[in-house]
Amino acid sequence: MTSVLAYESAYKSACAPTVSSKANPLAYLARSATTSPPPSGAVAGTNCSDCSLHSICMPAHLSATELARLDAIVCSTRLVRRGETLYRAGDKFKSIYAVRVGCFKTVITHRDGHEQVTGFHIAGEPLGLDGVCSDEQNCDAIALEDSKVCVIPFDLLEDLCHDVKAMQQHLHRMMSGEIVRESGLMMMLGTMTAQQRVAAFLLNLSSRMKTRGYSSAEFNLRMTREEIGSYLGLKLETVSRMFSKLQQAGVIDTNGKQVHILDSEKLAGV
Amino acid sequence: MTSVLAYESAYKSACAPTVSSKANPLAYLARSATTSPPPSGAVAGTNCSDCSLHSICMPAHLSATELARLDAIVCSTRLVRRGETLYRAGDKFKSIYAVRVGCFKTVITHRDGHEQVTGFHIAGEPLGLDGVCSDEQNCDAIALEDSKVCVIPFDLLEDLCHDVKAMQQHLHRMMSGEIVRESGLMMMLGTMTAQQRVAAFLLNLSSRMKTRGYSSAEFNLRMTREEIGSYLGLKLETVSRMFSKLQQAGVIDTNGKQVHILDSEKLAGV
DNA sequence: CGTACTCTTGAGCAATATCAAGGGGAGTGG
DNA sequence: CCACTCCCCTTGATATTGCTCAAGAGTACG
Repeated sequence: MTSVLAYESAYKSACAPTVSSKANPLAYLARSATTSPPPSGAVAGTNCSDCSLHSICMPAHLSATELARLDAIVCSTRLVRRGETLYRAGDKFKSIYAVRVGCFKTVITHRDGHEQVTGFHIAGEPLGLDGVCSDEQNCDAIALEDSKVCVIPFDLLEDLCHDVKAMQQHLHRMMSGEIVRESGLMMMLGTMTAQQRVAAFLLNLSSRMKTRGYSSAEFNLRMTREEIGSYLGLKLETVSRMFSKLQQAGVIDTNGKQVHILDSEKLAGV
Repeated sequence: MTSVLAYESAYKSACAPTVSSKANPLAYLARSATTSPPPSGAVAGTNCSDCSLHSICMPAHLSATELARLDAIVCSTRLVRRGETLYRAGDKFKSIYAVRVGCFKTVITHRDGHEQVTGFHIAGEPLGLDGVCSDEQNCDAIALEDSKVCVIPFDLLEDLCHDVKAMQQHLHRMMSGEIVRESGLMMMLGTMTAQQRVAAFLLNLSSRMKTRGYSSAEFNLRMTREEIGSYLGLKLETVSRMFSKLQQAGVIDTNGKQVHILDSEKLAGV
């Protein structure tokens, strides 16, 4: 049996250990994005320097000056309510995003109306990198719960990358990481059984939750069985059956969207 | 039925219209790569400025000075014989590559020895972009026929990107394009039937051949049925059956590795 | 000219999709 | 606060697709 850990290890996203709950809720009021450098001195709660999720937006060690420049670029945040879209396929590509609070799915819609989920993005993860190549977004990004993102105008980011080599390398790593993540998923879709896919999905989510400082054993799914199925190349009934099967085997404990991983070793060995 | 054209259109790789056959075969003798800028005045046949495949390595309009700098970076080519590896998973990541002549497959090998083909790369296409994120290669790149690649040291490329904005944007587009290409493949693996996958594979290859100036209707496959199957998430017998089925339907005409697309409309509508 | 690889085709089987029915929970309006 | 409705989830029965096992023919290369 193919170990699902191969897929697991393919996702090397850097995330912050904890999510700050002290962020000012009024900070939701997005400041308008501008293509000219905004005034420095960002509003408390929306700047990068004290953001708990900074490790996704910036390389490890930046000088105070460089940090201030990043703050100046990431000048707005945006609130997206559950079910609303952050962007749609075909939208002009201007910015990439970092999920600050909440959870998104990205969906490709075919001409025949058929939809496929291409990814789930939780707090601390990048969004929109696929738009760079064609000047327009390739998929819809839809919030699975009330969420907040940082808006990073891509042209300004490229300018910053020009001046700060560490930033340039970080961006390249983020993009390359996205390529590796997807090739891991391809492997999964190409070679794994339904049970292995569901197991790999849960383990992947588990490790991402852990990186954020949450329990890796117990969490709530924000997506439906249908969305999971679309992502994994399975029908919703099959996903449901696999959940039941893993539960009967004593590997996990599920109750609707609540998931408790009882034996991650066994889950990885499915 | 899902149209395979969605996958087709997802691949937006920029390729050159023709392949120069007048390149000096002796140019295969690779000059050693160096991390310090080599002397300018590159050997005829190995520099970028007169390479027919330049559109993959460089943005549309570069000044003579900028072109010279690119020539200076892409200082070596490498010959890889059929069956040999260009790089292996785990190798230290130093360079990206551009296929100049020939054809490669990229393969991920699992710990259990199971292999999966993650992509085929023909002349004019980039190779190795997935290594950026982790400082080491994530897959093996194996030549399917005697091939030649340009070696592009990534640190030098990043330096050039620093100075030439158009180059930076081009690199970002290449990487993002790789992300989009893979999400198209994911869609294929997740939603298409065996017949649709094979049809999409042929159409994709056809369009890439056309972009290179070859016939889009008739070409030789460099890969085996097993490699195609691995790439498409199918068994080799299934691939073979689908070829036969498409032939019976009068959509294609195959004889082993030789393929003739008789009705691309119908192929896309499968 | 032989050997090893590759491709084709058939028969039976296992995994997953499809069709169908019913239960449970969250949000909404009375 | 309760009842209603809509979604979402679960489970069963059946259909279909693609896989496995097997045999034999074609093809490339030393």
